[in-house]
Amino acid sequence: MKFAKIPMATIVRLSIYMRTLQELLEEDIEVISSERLAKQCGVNPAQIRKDLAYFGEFGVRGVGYRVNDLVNQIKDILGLNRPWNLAMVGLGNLGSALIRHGNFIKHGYVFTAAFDADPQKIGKRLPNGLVINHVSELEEVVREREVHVGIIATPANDAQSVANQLVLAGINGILNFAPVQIQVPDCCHVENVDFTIKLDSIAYHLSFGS
Amino acid sequence: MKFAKIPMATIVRLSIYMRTLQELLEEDIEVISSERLAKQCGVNPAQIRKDLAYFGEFGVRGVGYRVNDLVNQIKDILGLNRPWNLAMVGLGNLGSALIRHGNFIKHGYVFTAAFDADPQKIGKRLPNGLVINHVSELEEVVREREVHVGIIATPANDAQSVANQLVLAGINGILNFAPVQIQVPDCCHVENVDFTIKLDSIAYHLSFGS
DNA sequence: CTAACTATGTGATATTATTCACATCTCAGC
DNA sequence: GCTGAGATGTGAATAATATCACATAGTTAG
Repeated sequence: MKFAKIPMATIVRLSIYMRTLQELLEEDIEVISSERLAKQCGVNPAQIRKDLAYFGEFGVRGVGYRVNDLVNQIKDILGLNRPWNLAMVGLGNLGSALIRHGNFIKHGYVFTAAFDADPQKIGKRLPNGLVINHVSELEEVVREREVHVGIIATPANDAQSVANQLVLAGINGILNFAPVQIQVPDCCHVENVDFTIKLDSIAYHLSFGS
Repeated sequence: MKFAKIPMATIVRLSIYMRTLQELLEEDIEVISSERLAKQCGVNPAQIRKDLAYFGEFGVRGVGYRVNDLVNQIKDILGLNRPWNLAMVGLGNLGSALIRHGNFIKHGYVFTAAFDADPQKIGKRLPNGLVINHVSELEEVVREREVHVGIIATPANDAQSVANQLVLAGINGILNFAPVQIQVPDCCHVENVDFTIKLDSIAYHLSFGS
């Protein structure tokens, strides 16, 4: 499936295209041109064609792209035509909200484990039926339930230690909500979600035009 | 403060440098070289120096950067040496968790308004003392309380309509947590936080190495 | 005061990413 | 079946970004 060295930015855009295409599908739009799709995604039409060209030819010249087909093809490209199991670590405000949040399920991600360090929370049942485990059981439970991706929603101070444990448990993908740069071996891929950094960008733009 | 055309990526990195520097400060480290800082932030040392060079000379040759000074200088660069008022729109799981989340306050952001469409929630008082207003009052309240940045944490379907109202109320910065591409006039700067897109990237990496 | 050392700031270079522009292919209508 | 309109796929051109490499300047020790 993967031929050359693919820009990371391309992968991110493919996700965005997919989201937009899924919306179009709900509006019963069957075919779309790169031009119209580009407009909706806020990118250049050639960009879309280039991004897709890394992986093959998915369009029909003179016509455009069949929305339904393209969604499935992007899913293949990204490896989304299979289930991915998630573990949430840290069930404070943010972790609890995320685990309740419908978007993960909507896109085929399933929580199969949840951890916290607070003894008060251990054994409690979450709305989705999951029981909270103590973080000391992380390695065992992660292996047992075949978790693929760990989500860190702990305070900043605990993030690195949790990351270490996840790596030890054989996890190769981490989504990190803690506002620190965590260090992991090369085999593990980390994506950071830090909304205060995004706010800083906004502050900069508001302060100095753009 | 701003001289040439600054890459967006530079602005994002400046935020990251600042976060790391603030940690160093708590460890009583007073001076740091671009090399050591780069390692902690996971970037190239020359990158740091170039990023800073856009805005002036902040280091001491042969020595490095004074951590405390650099934090303040980056704050100046980003426009963070002043308060920024936020409005949360949408107080479901995510919105409620975010408004409780300590990181905004820690970095000088203050919620001065909160909105929801659910009549049941109107008038309720949040832990930080804010009373929830109905979204129909958005324009009025936003102007009254001098909100600078709107945060959208509504379902995807409502996001565009909320964005329109925020723009109408004179807002120029939006942090969008809804998983849709919202369309706004050029005067308004939007940053998106979509964690399922990040998960997609992780899925891709896990599927096809990298 | 001088010399050795160290880390910045920056021009030159290399790399990567985006956009353009057009040849190529498909479909619809006659 | 042929023709014209329309949209893809892609090599070439451009733009943006990151890295290298070194001259420069500050610091410290003798």
